[in-house]
Amino acid sequence: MPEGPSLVILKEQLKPFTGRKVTELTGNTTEPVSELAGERIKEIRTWGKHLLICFGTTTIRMHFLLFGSYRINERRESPARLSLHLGKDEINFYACSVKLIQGDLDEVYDWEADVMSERWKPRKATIHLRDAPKEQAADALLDQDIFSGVGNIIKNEVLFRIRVQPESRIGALPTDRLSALVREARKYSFQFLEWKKKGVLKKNWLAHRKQLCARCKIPLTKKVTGKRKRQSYFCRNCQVLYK
DNA sequence: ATACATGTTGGAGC
DNA sequence: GGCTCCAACATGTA
Repeated sequence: MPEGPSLVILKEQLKPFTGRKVTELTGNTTEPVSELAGERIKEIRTWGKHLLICFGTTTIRMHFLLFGSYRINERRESPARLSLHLGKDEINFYACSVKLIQGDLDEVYDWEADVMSERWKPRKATIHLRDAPKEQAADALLDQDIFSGVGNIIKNEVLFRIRVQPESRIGALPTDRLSALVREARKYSFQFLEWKKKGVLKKNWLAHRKQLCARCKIPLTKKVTGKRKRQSYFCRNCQVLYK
């Protein structure tokens, strides 16, 4: 569930509830969500991996972390973290992080950093990257302040596609690889969205959790990389290490 | 079936 | 202050 494109799908699913009154809020969240009872959903937005359910001045921010899930007009066995009751409809969230945000979201979020946003600004990402020359490429792609919405799958697939080894230093990348990294982060995220909608995401993975390189067929290397300590899958033959 | 994993946060320790 | 490490959270999949 967690990466940016999946949140876009969820946003689309929740859009029909815009304008609806939330009659009751229940669940085991410790946030004081019941104060929102009686308010109408003004807008459903996302920022990277954040789902934003906007009311008047308050917004519910949901983050699905690793195990979060949701059901619309259905329930799971486990207790809901948050349930929004809208008359006879209900939206249930499980095992996710809930936070209430007060005030203007523009003060909280840099929309230009969200790879799924129409306001995504590749030049801004490039500028951020130039400020972090010692960062490993794998870490940079997972930086939510630069590539909001990019997760470990997108990271591995992007690096495979642009033929850059995950431990490459940003400052050592040739200009065309740096721009390819920024461009592909967005391009593959939208490809992810299309494949996810069609239910064919996994079968289109070229590197993530794969055994063999999709190009040269040699065994892929699986290695925990970078300060973020996430699993990388890469081809030691076709992906270049820039040091 | 045991371990790992689409992720983040807060606190400890240095 | 800033960095890294660790635990915690809680569930589907291999």
